[in-house]
Amino acid sequence: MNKGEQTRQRIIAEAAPLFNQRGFAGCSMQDVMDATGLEKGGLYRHFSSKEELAAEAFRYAKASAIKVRTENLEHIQGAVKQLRYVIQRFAEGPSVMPGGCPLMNTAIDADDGNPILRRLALEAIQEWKAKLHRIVESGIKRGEIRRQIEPRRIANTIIATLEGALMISRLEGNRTAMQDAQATLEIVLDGLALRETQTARSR
Amino acid sequence: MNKGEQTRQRIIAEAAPLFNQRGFAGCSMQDVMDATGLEKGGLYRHFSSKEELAAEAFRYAKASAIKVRTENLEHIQGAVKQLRYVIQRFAEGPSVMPGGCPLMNTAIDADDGNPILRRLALEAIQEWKAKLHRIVESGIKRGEIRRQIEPRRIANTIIATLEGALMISRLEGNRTAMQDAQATLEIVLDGLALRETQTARSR
DNA sequence: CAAAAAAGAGACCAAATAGTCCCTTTTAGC
DNA sequence: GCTAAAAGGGACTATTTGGTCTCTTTTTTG
Repeated sequence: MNKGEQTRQRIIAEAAPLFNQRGFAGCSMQDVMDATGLEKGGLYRHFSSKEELAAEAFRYAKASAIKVRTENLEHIQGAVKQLRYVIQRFAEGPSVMPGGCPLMNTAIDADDGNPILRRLALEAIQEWKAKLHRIVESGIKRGEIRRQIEPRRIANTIIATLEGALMISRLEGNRTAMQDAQATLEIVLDGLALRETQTARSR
Repeated sequence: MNKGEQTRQRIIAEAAPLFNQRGFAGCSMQDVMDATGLEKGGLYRHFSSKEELAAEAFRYAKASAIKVRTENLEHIQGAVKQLRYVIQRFAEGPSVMPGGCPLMNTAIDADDGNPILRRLALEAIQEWKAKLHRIVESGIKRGEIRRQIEPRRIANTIIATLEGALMISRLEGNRTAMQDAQATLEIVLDGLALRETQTARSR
């Protein structure tokens, strides 16, 4: 990797938390200059506009989020256990980067504004949803999860609850809301499996 | 109400959806001038700063949100039914104002920034939580809800899930996520009540 | 090591920003 | 209807904004 590409990557990595914390309108190129120690010319050599830099920063943040949240997921056996792991990871694991979840932040920041960022946020949420969807689906196929369960509903519920709880927790400055969300989601997951009691009853 | 106060209220009402859609940094005083048809002098006669206007706009938005979401709540009998009503109202009812939920928007917008708006968002969320908390508590007292249930957990779960689902729904441009969240919350509520089966079993 | 190419500094620009201030117009009280 | 007070218009300021361009410095390549 040559010097230019190195610098470009460094700018993205250093701009990402800024955009995540302050939003697109709330983060100026001057802020990025201060954070990177570069001058105007140094930045605009690598990005044609603030919008392009913000888009790259979001892609970087999204990759970080996915990595943090699905690390070691493949080593977990069983669909319900995988879902539990994802929830635990989100609730207890390290934060993706300063400023909270970039998916939610960008979704809220751009849902009425910048169409490029809006689209990126949408794609990211859908990717995240698809991943959970697949886990539930495979659980159904393997006979671990009841056939009546709708994977889409579970995926939407998990993401909504976790993201909403993160918002509350960050605002309140403690983990209570996050833990409460986790506890409820655990109970919801309990309802997915074919339980002995139910199986026994239906026999 | 004299002319000045009338104008002040009109400015607040017209600025609120702008701040809600664009965020504090993303909404300029020029935007407010355009929306209200007033000039600089007209605005700054009533508000000492953009921050003060934004704070008033948030208070207005919060009042709208509470009104829309708890209208007729007092006519509903039973704690669980009240919770169901709140959820249904949020999921199916009219939106508070353009731009989505002002509580969530401001929470995300200000959680790393403006401390005044941050505090207002925090207070609003806690007020909202307290209201749900009280409903659950009264349900427990009346013997309608199991004593083991933690009201705080239920309040956090409902708000987190609804707000998170709204974020997804707005991003996707349809109501699916909202409906899925509603469906799951209904099931969670089913688990609060003392059910005949359970009562029967424990006898 | 020399020449070409890439990277970066920083002056510069036009537009937009929040906010001030004075002067005119409108409202309200008598 | 007159007068004092309130409301609003809009020019003005200082600063910041995103973005351009040229010139120097550094890196790469033969």
